[in-house]
Amino acid sequence: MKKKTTIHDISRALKINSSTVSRALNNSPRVSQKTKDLIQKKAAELGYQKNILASNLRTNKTNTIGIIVPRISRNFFSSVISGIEETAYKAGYNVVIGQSLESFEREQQLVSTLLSNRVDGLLISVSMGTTNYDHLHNFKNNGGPIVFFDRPIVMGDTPNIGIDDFDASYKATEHLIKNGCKDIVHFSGFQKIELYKQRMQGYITALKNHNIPIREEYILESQLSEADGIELAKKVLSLPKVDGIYSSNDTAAISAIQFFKKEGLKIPDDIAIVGFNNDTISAVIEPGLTTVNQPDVEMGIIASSLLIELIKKTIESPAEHSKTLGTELIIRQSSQKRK
Amino acid sequence: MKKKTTIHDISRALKINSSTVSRALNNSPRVSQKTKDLIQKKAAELGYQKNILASNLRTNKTNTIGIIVPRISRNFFSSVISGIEETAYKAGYNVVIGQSLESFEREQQLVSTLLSNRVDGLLISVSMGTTNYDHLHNFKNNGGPIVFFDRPIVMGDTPNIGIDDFDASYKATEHLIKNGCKDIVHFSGFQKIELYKQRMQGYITALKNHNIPIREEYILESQLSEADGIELAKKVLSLPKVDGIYSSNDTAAISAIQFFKKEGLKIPDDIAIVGFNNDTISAVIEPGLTTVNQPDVEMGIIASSLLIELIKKTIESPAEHSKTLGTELIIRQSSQKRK
DNA sequence: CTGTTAGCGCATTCAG
DNA sequence: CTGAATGCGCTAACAG
Repeated sequence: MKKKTTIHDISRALKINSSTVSRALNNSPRVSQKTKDLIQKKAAELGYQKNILASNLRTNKTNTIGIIVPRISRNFFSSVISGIEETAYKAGYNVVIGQSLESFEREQQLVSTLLSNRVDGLLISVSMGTTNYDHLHNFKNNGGPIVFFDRPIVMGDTPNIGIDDFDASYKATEHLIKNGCKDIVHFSGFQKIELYKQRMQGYITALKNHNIPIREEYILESQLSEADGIELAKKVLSLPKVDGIYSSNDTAAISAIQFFKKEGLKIPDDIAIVGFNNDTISAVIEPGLTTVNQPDVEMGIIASSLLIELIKKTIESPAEHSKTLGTELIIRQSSQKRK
Repeated sequence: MKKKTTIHDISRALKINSSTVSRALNNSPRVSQKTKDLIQKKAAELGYQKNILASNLRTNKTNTIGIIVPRISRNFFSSVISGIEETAYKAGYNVVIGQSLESFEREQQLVSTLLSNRVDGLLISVSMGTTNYDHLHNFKNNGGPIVFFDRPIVMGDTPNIGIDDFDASYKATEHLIKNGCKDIVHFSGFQKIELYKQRMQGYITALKNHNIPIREEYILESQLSEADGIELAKKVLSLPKVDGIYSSNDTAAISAIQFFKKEGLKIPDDIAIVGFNNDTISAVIEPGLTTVNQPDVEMGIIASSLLIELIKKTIESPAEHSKTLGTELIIRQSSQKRK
């Protein structure tokens, strides 16, 4: 590992002061083109590479934005990340990714190290285990701006980028009803999470508006684990009659469907699932399944653009910049009316 | 964003020299416990947080290791990453992840920014598009140690952590033969990649050893894309007789299976697939499928431990530390003999 | 065991 | 437009 060339090496070789060299290499307008050319040529010749560590220390910025997601292997999140990366790279930012694995401790840990590493801003979809937001307040106070995505959080004027879960859920449930379903199970998630509350409400409201009674046994709450999915599947089988499932809980739903298959059981003819607008779903599901398509890459792009604007302070009131993205129902194959 | 407290603030408050403060906070053995306690108490009181940027500049280390994978959404890689993260965190290292998306340019870019950001070492599974290793040589010369994983590369004494692809492939093919298959298709990958060459050889050798003729039409090479998988599926259907498929190309295989299903076609009764020891496979595959289980999390742990040892220079000859991990066939459900 | 001194490499004052 | 001087916050020599 040979010694790196610094601006002083260039400075010495050219007998130009190092500050001018620094300015030239940062393309400052206050250096003549002539000397700029000279310096850039010499820099290339000596194989100069800026020491970002020093630069960061000096400016107290890192040109890096932090991303925290529950789990990168979830297709939705890796798509969002792609969107974020594209936008960030174009704007000259690097990106560092952390996964909370739905653990609060781990999320706190991650936020703390991102803070220590002076990322300029944070994009986060909070973990299910998160019970308070002290770590995020701390980041905002000592670090930089935050933008929430996918899982909306109310925290002062911090912006949220997400979908209208109530609306998507309502549409999904209504789709089943319009196809003749009456006994519709809802796979739900942890009710402390706003997103699942909203989805639940969408389901309930759709039933109400169509004069279908709401039955508690048909609302199955579970965590995002595979084991949970199997439990759900068993519960479904124990119910008197089920002609549709509306799931707002991807992981559990996949697992449940697998269980149905493995047992050689017939899966209800029409299922709507929120969130599977990706490869995984088409692998898992039967033809005839309907899904709610939520914009993933787009969500990343929007969240990331917004964060960068906030970092650069080119916008004023962040709260106004929360955004709700549209969703649409995707019918994988023509689903015929029942009954 | 209020001003951060530095070691000098503590120094002043306690009338202890700042270098002693620094030592105390780094838990140096050369400071008495008494003053350590004093300093730590004060630090907590003032809400001190070390400025890692400054520390990094001074030590010219970042306690961070870089990971480059083709794509984080591929289940195999996200599992490897989990393994890496666990090990790294335990050893006090942070981790930054980049995805090359199988693009050479992008990989070069990533290596370059990781180098600029002075990561202490690099774990990489090279992209399929990678045509030379100049960027990696450069990293080794100016950055730090490298450990390859999953996709073996011959580059001086740089260690490789992977599986024995030939052996795994041989076992998989032989498994089909022993179950009565004679007309076995091989889904292969880009033959410039050592891994796919090895797997191809395993397939060929198994056939030879069992006196089954090798037919070129039964060897189907493709890239790792979904469209490719559909092509493969069509080719399979055009062959006179197929009673088994051995795939060493996950992505294409999933896609092909989906195509078979969608068309309502029967999937050959027994299929062996390399690499699907994860959630995805059980979602996609039919009961009766056999897979080669390759250790993913374990691979991450081993690669990461090795890299950290190399960074700390606690081992001498890296070349000797390449490692080949064992694989095993997993039969998802008892597959009955055919014919 | 603790203090003194001196930078790491860069970017930003302030002069001129 | 360019130069001189200063320090970001920390750690590593080298003393004592």
